Formats: sequence, C-alpha cells, structure tokens
Amino acid sequence: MFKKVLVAEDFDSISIAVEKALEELSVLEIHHAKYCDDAFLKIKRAILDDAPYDLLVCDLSFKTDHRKNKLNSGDELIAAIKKVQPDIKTIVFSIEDKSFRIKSLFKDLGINSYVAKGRNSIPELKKAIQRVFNDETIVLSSELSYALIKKSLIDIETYDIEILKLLSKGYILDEISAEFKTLEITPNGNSSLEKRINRLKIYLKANNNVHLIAIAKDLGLI
Amino acid sequence: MFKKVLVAEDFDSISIAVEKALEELSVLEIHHAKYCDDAFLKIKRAILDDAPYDLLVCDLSFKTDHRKNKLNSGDELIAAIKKVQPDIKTIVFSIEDKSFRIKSLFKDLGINSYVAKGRNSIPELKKAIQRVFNDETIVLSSELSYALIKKSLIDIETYDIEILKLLSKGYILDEISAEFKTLEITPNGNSSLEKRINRLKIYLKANNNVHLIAIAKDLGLI
DNA sequence: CCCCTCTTTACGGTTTCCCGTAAGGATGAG
DNA sequence: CTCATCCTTACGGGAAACCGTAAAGAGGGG
Repeated sequence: MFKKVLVAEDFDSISIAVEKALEELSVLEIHHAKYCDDAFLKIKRAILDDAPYDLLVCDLSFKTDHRKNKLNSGDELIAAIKKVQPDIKTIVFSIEDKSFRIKSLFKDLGINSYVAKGRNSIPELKKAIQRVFNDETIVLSSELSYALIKKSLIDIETYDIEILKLLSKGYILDEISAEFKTLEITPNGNSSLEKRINRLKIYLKANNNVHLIAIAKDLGLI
Repeated sequence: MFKKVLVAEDFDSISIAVEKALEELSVLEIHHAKYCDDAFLKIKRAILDDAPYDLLVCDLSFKTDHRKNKLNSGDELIAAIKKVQPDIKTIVFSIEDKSFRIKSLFKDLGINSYVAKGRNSIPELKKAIQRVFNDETIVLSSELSYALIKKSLIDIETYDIEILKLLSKGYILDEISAEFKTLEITPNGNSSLEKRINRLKIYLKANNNVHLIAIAKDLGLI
C-alpha cells in the first residue's frame, strides 16, 4: 500500500473521515493540508527531504477566507504539483459532478482517479485508492460512468467561457467586443460574438441570454 | 448532555466526523439518515415509541439521485419535523453562508444554532451542541457574526424569488405576466413586474437581467 | 364624502437583443 | 490563378428589455 499520503481538503469534517479511511488501509504516514499553498509547500519539502509523497488525495474547491493564497483551487494545486513531481499519483475527491469538469481533470491534469463525494463515497474512495495503487489508470467512482465523460460537452472552449463570464457580469455585446479587442482575443466583432452565443444557446437549449447564463451557472461553466 | 440525537446528512464523509464528535460529547444514542424522508420517518417513529429525539443535526442541501423523495432539502425537513415535534432542538450544519438564507432559518424555522462547514467546523459544532444544550437560543459558528445576519438583505420575498426563477428559465416579461395570472399571483402587469425587477437590479447592483440572474445564482437566491 | 397617498398598470421612446442575409477575407485544392 | 469553402464581420428589421412619465385603482384619514 501507499506509504506516504497527503490529503488536501479544507473541511475538517471531511478530512477526518478521509484520514480514518487511509488508516484503515494501513497507510503509515498521513499528512493533511487545509490550504492549497500549504499542500504545495509540503510536497516540495518532502522532495527536498528525499521522502516524496506517493499519493495526493485532493479536493477541488477551497473556501476563501482572510488568508491570501497563491493557489486557490484543486486544479491549480495539481497543476503546480505535477510540475515538481510529475509521477505522483493523484485522486480527486470532490463534490463536483459536471462531466465537463471531470473530463478535463483526466485530460489536462492527468489525474489517476475521481471519486465524487456522496452518500457512499468513503468506501468508494478506499476502492479507488486500492486500484490506483495497483496501477489502474482511470478510475471513477461507481456513481459516474466513463461513458458520461466521453460524451461530455461538444466543444465549449475557453473562448466561450470568456464570453459567458462577461455576459454574467452584465456586459452588453458592444462592451464584450471592446474588451476582446483590448485583450486581443479574436474573433471580436459583434456578429461573431452573436453567432457564438447563438451556438451556445442552441447547444444548451436556452431561449435567451438570461436563460443561457442561468444554465451555464448550473453546469458550473462559470 | 443530549441523550438521543439524529444526524441528517447525505455525505458519509461528513456524517462520520459528526458522529465521532457526538460520541466524544458522550451522546448515547446517535442515529443517522442519508435522506430527508428517512430522517422524518425516524423522528415520527421515535415519537410513536415514546422515545423522541432531543436534538437534530441537519444539513441543508441533499444530493438528488435515483430515489424519489417527498422532502428534498433541510429546510423542508425541519419544517415538517417542527409540525410533529415543535420542541426539538435543531442545529443546522451546512456549507451555506448566505446571510439571507441563514436569517430565514432562525426566523421562519426557529432553529437553535447554525454552524458553517469549514476548516475548523467540528470543534465549532461541538461548542454549538454544548451551548444549545444549555438553552442558549441563537448560536452561530464563530465565522459568522450576528451583525451580518441582522443587516441581511432588505426585503426579497417569495414574490421576487418567483420572478427570478422564471427569468432564469428563459421567460420573457409577457410570459411571466401570463404565468402569474394563471397562478393568481398579483401584481402581474408587465409594468409592475418591470418595476419589481428594477428594484432588484438596483438593490443587487445589476446592470441588466443577465447580470441580475448571475448574481441571484451566486447568492443562492435561486 | 373628498382628498391624499401608495400601488398597480399603461404607454412611448430608446437601447439592446435576436436572427436572417450577405459581403469581405483567408485558406487550400486543383 | 481560380474556384470553393469556411470564418469573420456588417447590416437591417423585428422583438424584448430598459426607463421615464403618467393615468387608473385601492385604501385610509379626516
């Protein structure tokens, strides 16, 4: 079994249960970080001490509070860690259940497993840890099917997200166009923006912009 | 200390930690429900058996899954329970941190304490349980201040929420007006609706309807 | 009863969205 | 080079939102 594991999770209520699970799997060294920055420091420290972590169990969203942090989400944390220790095994344990998000975790960040927090997630987490230890590449909690992930959303890219974000901030088309021009994002003509928004509306089955933003919020796109 | 406590919480990862905390407070009987409906049944059963619960520790949001439930949120659960056992002590343990929501829990549902899930929430929960046992009326986790609650949102009522919901579903003014007429909700003239939406836009500092819905979503109003 | 006030509704002008059509520009194949 | 195609942008007309003004209706006090 894994020897040295780091748990990055802000809620104490959850990390208590995760650590209990790890103990039951006979993990010897279990460390815990409540902030992404702390987690990253521990990873780097461990490398310097020549005793790197075998496994990272990581949440995605971290509550913001008074503390100022460089890394503010599990995504950023994993990306940073992969740069200093590319071979570390990673399991994401999160409430997020949007296929769009999960897919990108496997594709862009190369995580090994994803377990959704839920009614029976601790047993699932244990199974996932076991299977990652056995070098299975992609492991999903049973509540999620890989089929779901594959279908995913057609092609909503950063460009679309950017438009949606500006719309949600109350920008009108002219303003988005202007903003894109200063940021040198193309296309930035009103018509192109309209066309792109229209594509999104068709794809997400929205009647109008208001509806579109409501759906995008629900999907966690913005 | 309380003798018989019910924990209504869908995530196993969290309920494990809550139950551990209750054990440490020497609570003898700890029961647990993953669905609101189950929790309600247990409460009713306990009354029939002449051994009612002393305390309810309750989450607010419950993940929906395959199961069909009558009660789908902590709010509904508490409201239902208060009808059959008005004197039960209630502590809400939730991730929700919108003053608007929390205020209505105290005002409309008469809960005794609110603890926000966070980085140090289990010790806070323990303290809250202790203080509720000592009959203190309103107890908040230290991360929240009562001042915050008092100021709260001016007067956003069900009527406003209804409008916001319909807007977020892509309805246009005419459609909202028609809907309100069939539901016999007044006022329902286009102008009145406009005026009300405008009030919301001013209050929530929104530039237009799209912006307004984005903000309402962020605040958890819809 | 009338007057005052507040709420609800109606109306009109401007802005923005919405949607179809089409012109201009880039790219690649033949 | 020419043609076909795709992408970007422009334009225009109708629908909806936006915003100010004002009329109609409801309720309360004197």
